[in-house]
Amino acid sequence: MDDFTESTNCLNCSKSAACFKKLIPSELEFINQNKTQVLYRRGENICKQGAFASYVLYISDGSVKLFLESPNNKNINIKILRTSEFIGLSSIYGENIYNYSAVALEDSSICLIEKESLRKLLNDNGNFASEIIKWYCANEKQLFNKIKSLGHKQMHGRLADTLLYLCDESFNQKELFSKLSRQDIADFSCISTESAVRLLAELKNEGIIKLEGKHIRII
Amino acid sequence: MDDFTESTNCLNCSKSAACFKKLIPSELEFINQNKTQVLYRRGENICKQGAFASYVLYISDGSVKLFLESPNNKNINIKILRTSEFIGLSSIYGENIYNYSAVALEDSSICLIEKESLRKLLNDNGNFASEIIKWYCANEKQLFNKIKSLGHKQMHGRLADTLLYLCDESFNQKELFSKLSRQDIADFSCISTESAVRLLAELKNEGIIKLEGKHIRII
DNA sequence: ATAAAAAATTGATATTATTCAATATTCCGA
DNA sequence: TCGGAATATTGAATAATATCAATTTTTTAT
Repeated sequence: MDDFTESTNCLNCSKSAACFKKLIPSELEFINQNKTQVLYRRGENICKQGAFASYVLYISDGSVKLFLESPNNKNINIKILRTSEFIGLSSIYGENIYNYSAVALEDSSICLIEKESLRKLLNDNGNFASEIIKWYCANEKQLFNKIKSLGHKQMHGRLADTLLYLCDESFNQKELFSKLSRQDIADFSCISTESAVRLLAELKNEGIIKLEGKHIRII
Repeated sequence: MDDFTESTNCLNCSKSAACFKKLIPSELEFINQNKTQVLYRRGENICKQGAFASYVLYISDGSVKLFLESPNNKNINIKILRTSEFIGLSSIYGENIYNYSAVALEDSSICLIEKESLRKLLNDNGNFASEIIKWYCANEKQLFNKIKSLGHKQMHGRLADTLLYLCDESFNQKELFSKLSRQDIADFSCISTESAVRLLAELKNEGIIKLEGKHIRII
């Protein structure tokens, strides 16, 4: 996150998602009246799996790691979210509880939006709702990919999937990897940290990847 | 499926999902004009992962197994769908391709609905769109549960999750199990068929389940 | 800058789960 | 109802992966 002087007014927000473009000015003003903006520091919990989901969260600026927690103290990393993405959207209509946890990977500015207000807009504005449905379509596809990766690949394949995801050019990779531990990479792949380390060493020896500090480059 | 004489007119369909209740008569008539109804026999493929998704499918009457296919000939069973549920909803806005395959577990009557028509209704009618979003909220939760099961449980836990899912009282269990093979149960749990058989025998010996023909009862 | 804490690495071992092979059982069509 | 095909079952061998323990490296707080 670069700039904390960014306006907190939705009407002239430069970081707004596609769906907000479908709102008319009065609706944007309505959202503006029913949200607050909060700064989370790096490492802080933005939402906690199982906690009451009082708001839908929106990343106004920053980056966030989204993950599932399990009783036995292991996490499954789901994805990295960045500016203009929602967190906890499904609490709008689902159970009043977050399905996952999220922590800030860097200092991040998060908008807390009243669920009730979003519901009203969804009911009033089909174009807005359609954009949210588009988001769900993409989201579902990603979750199926995760299930495929976990369900029928073994360690090597799962780690490869993780690396392909993290090395996507849409990320600022250097910066991203500097914020991720081996444990994080293991948690994306659902393998033990030791296995992740071993496999990375193996891939490096085979000349498939290059380890430059924390940064991993695929060759 | 019991009755093939059921009307194929959406306006007086007794098997309609919650979302259709939000449509006004002219919109229902619009859907009615833009759908066709097809009968699939038991075991037939209703949609195929990777194929062009020309329509959104709706189970007017019947039951369906939804699963992911992998190159190495193994499937991951995702869920059982029944009357009044959608198949391939995410093709509305996602890629023009089905993300999964589905086969009929019994003779089933399926409505093929034009995607373009659904899109129009979503844009015009926020209440309708909101119902679809509700569906997505529940759907996401289920997929996260699947990921948790695969990601941090081992064989025993995964099979237990499968049995708990299949033994849910909302299913007609006797009938459901009669249509599922050991392989299906293994594919729900993402374990080998042999492991599934062994674990079931183990659970039976421990008095945790009862095997009555194909039917499995949890004690 | 330094010590303590956290994270990463490596090897050895134990556990978990798959695969292969052989046999038994069930299902289904002629 | 019979015979073949598919499905289910069981055991043994093998492969995959996690865990544990020890060590090194990096990070962090003072």
